[in-house]
Amino acid sequence: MANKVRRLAKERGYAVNMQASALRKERSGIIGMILPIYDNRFFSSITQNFERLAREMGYFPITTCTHRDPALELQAVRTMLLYQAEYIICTGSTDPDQLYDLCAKVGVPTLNIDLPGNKSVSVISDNYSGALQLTHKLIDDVQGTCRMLFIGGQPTDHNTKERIRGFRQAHIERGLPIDESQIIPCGYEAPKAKEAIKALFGNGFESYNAMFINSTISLEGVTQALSDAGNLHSPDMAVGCFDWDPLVAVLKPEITMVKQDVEKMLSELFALIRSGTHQGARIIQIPPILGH
Amino acid sequence: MANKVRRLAKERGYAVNMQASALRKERSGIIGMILPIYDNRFFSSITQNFERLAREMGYFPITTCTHRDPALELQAVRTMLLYQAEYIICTGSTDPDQLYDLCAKVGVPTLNIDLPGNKSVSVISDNYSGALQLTHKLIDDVQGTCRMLFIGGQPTDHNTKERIRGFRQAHIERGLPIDESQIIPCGYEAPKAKEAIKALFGNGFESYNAMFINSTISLEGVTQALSDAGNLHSPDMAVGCFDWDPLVAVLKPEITMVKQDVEKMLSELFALIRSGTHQGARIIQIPPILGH
DNA sequence: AGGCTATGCACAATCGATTGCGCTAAATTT
DNA sequence: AAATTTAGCGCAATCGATTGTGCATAGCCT
Repeated sequence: MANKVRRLAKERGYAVNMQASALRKERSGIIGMILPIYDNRFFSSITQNFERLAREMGYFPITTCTHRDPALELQAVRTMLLYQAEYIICTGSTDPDQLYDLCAKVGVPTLNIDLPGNKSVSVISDNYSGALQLTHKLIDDVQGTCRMLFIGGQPTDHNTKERIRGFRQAHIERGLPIDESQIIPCGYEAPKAKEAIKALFGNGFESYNAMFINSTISLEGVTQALSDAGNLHSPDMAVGCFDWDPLVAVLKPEITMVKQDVEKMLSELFALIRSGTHQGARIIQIPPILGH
Repeated sequence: MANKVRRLAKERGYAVNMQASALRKERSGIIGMILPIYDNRFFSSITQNFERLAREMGYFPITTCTHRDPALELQAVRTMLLYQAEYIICTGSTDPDQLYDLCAKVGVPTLNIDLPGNKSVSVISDNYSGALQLTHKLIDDVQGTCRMLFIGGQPTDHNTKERIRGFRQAHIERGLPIDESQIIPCGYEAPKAKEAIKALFGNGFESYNAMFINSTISLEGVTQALSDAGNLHSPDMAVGCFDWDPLVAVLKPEITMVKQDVEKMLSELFALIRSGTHQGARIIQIPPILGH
């Protein structure tokens, strides 16, 4: 009888009103994610995988970009909670612990991805090992003694700190000296990287023969600076980027890229949700892939 | 008194339950958008602008990617309707009219962007003029007589047809002959463009000195094919791309790109919503920008 | 002061789906 | 055949916010 009604309803195009259903069941079926921006291959790939996996679990995925702005992040999460989101995923968040507090108050679990927090589980890349490998690769690529610049990234964020640690460690392992002026975590945005490089022209830039660029966004700025200066091609410069973009990979194969394993990061995240083992702060590291 | 209660509620962290509010008000505040993929600068930029403008209007934006699959598009729109979305924006949809029908049944307006439909208002690029300009530019760039390949895109979709029309018209205006083998709308995906180019090797490819590539996704495939063949650099080949990517712009400035004016497209779309003049099928064309 | 309007506010009804109670009829047991 | 269990199903209550009705009090006018 119930099935008969269901069948007829379907035939005649009736469907449940999810607002009413959610209200009564106290389950919205919504899973929310915030992320810094969409307009970047790493984050857009995260979004795409998030949607796919959420839908496979029967959830309704909702994403919002918050431009690395702590106030916007809070605002966005608050709005998702108004819609009774059942989980909140914080991607590359500037302050995951604050978001945890907000959600914990109403009993909604948070999970971090890309940048870790101290209060809930975090799935991130193994930035240290990735940076260690990339730095070794660049040292190998250079003729003679390597002098490498590290550019881009937020000096306060965990990922950048870990990558700098890997960068340093590779230098130590190869017996290369390092001085502080080599490391310029000027922020992620392209204009900042551009300015930082321009400031080095005639001021030490010429002494470098390798660059460790902390993201494709920063790569954009660096390339603009070089292009403006006219010396777009310095074929003797070994260039590496801790990030991946398929167009860069095919157009500039000489740039070594580190591809974060987005698929594995997200399947790990959803495994935690599925198994209900997302409680308790800890960090799960996924090795990135040193690309061609 | 009412304000006193509101203030106290805010202070003590109470907030409305949007499910209940939506149920009673019969207004969810949700505006939904579907799009083919996130993982592309054009679409991710659309998403980002959509979110910004929706939020400015006080709506809660929801986006979902549907991989150019008509069944998935229907499914996604149906789900958004369950959540009582008030508007549905169809981006680059394979069958916008079918989606219109679905939404019209429950009184929800649809608006198209990127690819037009016949049943509701569509905001798209002026593909014909853009292609005309790009083709002229490439003919100018070539030494001697131009023989140009058109590659990528869906032969059935409006944008590709219009771009081919512009491509043809430019040839006519310059007195250049054209034959059908020059035009290969093999689909958007990179592997398809790659295969199409590979099939031309030793089979006519060598006679071309210009390429009109229909998207950055196809550009990826074309570049892979050239790279696999070892002749990555043919500096005498004039290359244009009807699409824009900032990394390509800085890394390969010799590639002429057409940047669709995403900001204007979306502000136009939201102007239609705001003014309530979104009824009635018509096409609004926004000129793209011929970049460096 | 009596009659009038204006204001404030409590209360019940409503949105649509879901839940569980309780009644009736059917099925099973002794 | 009577007693008991089981199944089927109608019905009222509920989720939380919002709406409009209606009553009571305050303020105003002659």
